[in-house]
Amino acid sequence: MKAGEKRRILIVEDDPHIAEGLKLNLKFQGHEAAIAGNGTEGLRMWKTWNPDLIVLDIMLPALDGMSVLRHIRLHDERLPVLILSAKGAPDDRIQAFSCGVDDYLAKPFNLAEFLLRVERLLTRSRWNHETSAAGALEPTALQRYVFGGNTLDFTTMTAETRHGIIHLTEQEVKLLRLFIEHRGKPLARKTLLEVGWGYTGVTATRTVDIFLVRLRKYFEEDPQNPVFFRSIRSVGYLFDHP
Amino acid sequence: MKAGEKRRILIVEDDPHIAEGLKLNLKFQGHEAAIAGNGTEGLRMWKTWNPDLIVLDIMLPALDGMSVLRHIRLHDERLPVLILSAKGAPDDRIQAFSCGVDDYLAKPFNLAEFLLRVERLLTRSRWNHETSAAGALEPTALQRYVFGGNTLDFTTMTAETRHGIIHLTEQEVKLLRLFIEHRGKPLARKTLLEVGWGYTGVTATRTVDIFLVRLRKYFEEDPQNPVFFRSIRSVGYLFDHP
DNA sequence: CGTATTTTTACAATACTTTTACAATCGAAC
DNA sequence: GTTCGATTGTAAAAGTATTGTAAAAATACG
Repeated sequence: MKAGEKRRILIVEDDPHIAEGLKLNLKFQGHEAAIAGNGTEGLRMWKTWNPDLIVLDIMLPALDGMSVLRHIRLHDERLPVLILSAKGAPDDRIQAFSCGVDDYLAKPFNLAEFLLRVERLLTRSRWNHETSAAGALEPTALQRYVFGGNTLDFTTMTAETRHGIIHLTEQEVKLLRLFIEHRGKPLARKTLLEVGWGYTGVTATRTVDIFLVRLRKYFEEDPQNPVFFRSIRSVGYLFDHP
Repeated sequence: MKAGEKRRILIVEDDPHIAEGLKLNLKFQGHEAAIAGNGTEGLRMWKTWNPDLIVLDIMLPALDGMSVLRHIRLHDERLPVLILSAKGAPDDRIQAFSCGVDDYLAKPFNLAEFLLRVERLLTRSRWNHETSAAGALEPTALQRYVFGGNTLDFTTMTAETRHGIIHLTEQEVKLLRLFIEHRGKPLARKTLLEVGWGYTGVTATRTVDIFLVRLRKYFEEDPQNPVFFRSIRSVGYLFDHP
């Protein structure tokens, strides 16, 4: 799976053989992975390392997986947890699910299936964060933003670009905010006009385009071949950057 | 299960015995449940009834579960789907997960486990909605699609192919969606024109063919011997891949 | 007023689509 | 096999719609 930025996965598993195998494969998928050899160490690492997902063996020395899970759920209701278990007894599974487990795999399991289940859980949890993150940063909250070699300062309404420091106008700032908020998603001219200008209904104005020309002049290395402010014919404009 | 408002669950299952059993139990949990006896009916009810979760049998008359799933994922990437399957072959499971399934249960399954897994999926999806409630919440259509060595990104209208990253046009995207939706089934030129272009009546235009040439240039290893976009003489074109 | 900013205008440049024209291929009849 | 007709492949030209952009006009603001 691409597009998934690197996520942190904590493997709580006492069999070093299995643990290392999983770690290797998860790293191969582009994630960070760490191993805890028993329950208490698992809890310690959960607190300090702040993982995005936990792969948890049920049978563990020192502190069994179920206890670890219950402890974690006390503090974080949503952290994805995938259980590995040698015995696939229905009762164990049911107990696990009622403790808020996200997935349960009986050993021996198919590696490809394991990896796909992990990706699925990560994707779901990313959806969770992405939406709540958008709500968290109120339109006015953002103060600085950096992309390419450019730095925007919304408090002073200035920008540091390859051409030096420039002063941004009110409308330019509005547009930039809109683009930043929707980074990676194309915005239709109509949307831009409605949200950024308060226009309504049919509009046949080129205002948006003119502003795009300006933004490109400010921030693009080669305004003729824009990288950050791309136009998508018959759709609108798309702002994105690495 | 507490705190769960009533949710709608669509059961797509041809065995009336199993279907009724599940429906009864889900109702007992406080949910609404409806049954579709085959794939096409499942799709119809998905469109009209707007369920919160789908329980999908793989083996179905009329239209198999996998096709139903792929069709749904084209329009709604996030709707929770739980697969039921008689055969638990690893390959089936893996195929299902890469098609975006959320959970996979092999028959015969434990009823309590099934119910708990359902609740888990519903809870997770509720978390999703609760946060996104602030923003616009149309169902999120499929954003990426992978076949052969190619990755399509429908939001940014780009594709990663063996020739690098290319920008897709609106019409190309429309066509690709059509093909993906009907993967494995041949599409007549006429159909393509009507659905993709809105043409009507008799048409003697070669437009479709020209687009096919382009798609092949983009995505085929050897455009002269297409594997993904095959033409079927006197019928039309057929898109398929492993 | 004078200045800064936004919007309109008008035309050029470009991207995309469709047509045209011809070559290649396939399938069936002989 | 060979031949013939219909279908498909494809380059290149022609057509169309969208976008880029300079410069003028309008608007806001002190």
